[in-house]
Amino acid sequence: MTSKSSMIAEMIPTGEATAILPTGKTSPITVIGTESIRGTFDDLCLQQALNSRLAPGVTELVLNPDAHCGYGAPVGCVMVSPTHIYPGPVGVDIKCSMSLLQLDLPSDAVDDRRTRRALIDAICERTPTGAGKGQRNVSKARKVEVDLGERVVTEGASERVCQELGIPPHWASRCEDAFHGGYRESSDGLRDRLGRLRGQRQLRQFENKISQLGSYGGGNHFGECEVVEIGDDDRARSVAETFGLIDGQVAFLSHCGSRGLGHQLASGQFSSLQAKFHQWGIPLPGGDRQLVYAPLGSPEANAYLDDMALAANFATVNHLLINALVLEAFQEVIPGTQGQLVYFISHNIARQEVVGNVKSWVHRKGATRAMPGGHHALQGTPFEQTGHPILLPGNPRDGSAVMVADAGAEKSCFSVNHGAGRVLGRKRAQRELDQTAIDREFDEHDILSNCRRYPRDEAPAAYKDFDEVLKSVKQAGLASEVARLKARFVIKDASKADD
DNA sequence: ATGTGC
Repeated sequence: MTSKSSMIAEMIPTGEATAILPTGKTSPITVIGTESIRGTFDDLCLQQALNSRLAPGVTELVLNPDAHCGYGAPVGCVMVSPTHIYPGPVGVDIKCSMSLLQLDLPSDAVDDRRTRRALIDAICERTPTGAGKGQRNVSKARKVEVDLGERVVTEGASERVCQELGIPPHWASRCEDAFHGGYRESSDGLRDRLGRLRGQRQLRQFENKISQLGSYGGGNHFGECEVVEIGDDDRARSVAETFGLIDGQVAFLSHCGSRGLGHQLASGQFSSLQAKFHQWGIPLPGGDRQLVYAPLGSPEANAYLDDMALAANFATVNHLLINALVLEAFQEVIPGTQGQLVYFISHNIARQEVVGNVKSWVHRKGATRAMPGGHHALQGTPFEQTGHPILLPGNPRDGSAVMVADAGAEKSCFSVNHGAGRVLGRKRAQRELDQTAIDREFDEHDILSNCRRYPRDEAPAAYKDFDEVLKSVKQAGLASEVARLKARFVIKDASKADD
């Protein structure tokens, strides 16, 4: 163990800093952050970074500028292992992701507040918010029965699944991974796993979980209507064209994950692995039971990867269905509206990638994949020349960002942050932030919301300075900004705010 | 994050 101050002292001010661990010079942590951002990492967050770096089989650890305390590993880190899989550094919301839908509407189409109110109502009718909330008012064609639900979680965004749910099948080509997190060719193994889970009653109320397809959930999940502002340089304009972004037009940004299903599968994996560690008497990394792991090739690792894939498939189809429903809502309010998916990309997933020359599992926990043009893994995708879109939520007041990776991203294992990152804990934000000031700020920026009062623990002031976070990424040479997204209205779970 | 928590 080392103190926060000695660890910080080793960091290089430009961002690509290295912290030396007590084990010696061979175990660096890569820290991305300007000086002021590095001041936002508290002791527990740094301790979690140390524990994760020192855990068995871990070869790389990157701490991102949006990092804060997480489950075993910090939210906002990348952890690499060629030999072990770690459920904690994937997180409890498996394949929590961002998606962006570009609409063919000029920004003035959403200037009128009544139009925006109508859009909020039409979207909320189709995509409920809140824990436990599932679909409502769904047309019979979109009602997801159990047999279709089984195909959703075992096939992901297959052509057949997309067709049956009214999702344009070509949107699958705009997904970081359209199925399984890309780790298993066939769905048969997943069908076996699903059957076993349900047979052993380890996956309860599957019908209920499946009914949550097309819903946002709560917490920091949201849907947000945006106006696209493409950066004022040639590269931004050219990359934006490949991404399908249109300057001055309306877009819709969504943040959600695998809902109750992912939560249930992740929790089940934590408890079964913790029981095995206890039974076998294996030491926990850093003494933290949230850092349980399984060696690759073991039955435990395979079971985890199967469950991760089931949840990942749910999250993928959930996002695509939400985007289809949002487009339908726009078409109801503004007939003739067309929309194209820009991209769907996760920030809570483990993927198999080559790091250095070693095939490894890259755990991104609150971190976004960032592969630049020319990266071998992008061959055959629409983004092999430019690099893929990176979707980063900021906050409604300051906007969100679309970025593209640069060559420097290799030093962060081809990853960037996943947003602004919390600076105030939820309870502290609830206690300290002023509701009237928050609501006034939204009024001043003419941002509408479905919430009568915006949740205080989700207010912009509860998060780090987004510009400083982006500056950290740019200064370290990881990625460049392509566009800013400026909020016009926000859809969030209001149940905790209406007190 | 969550069939929501001090």
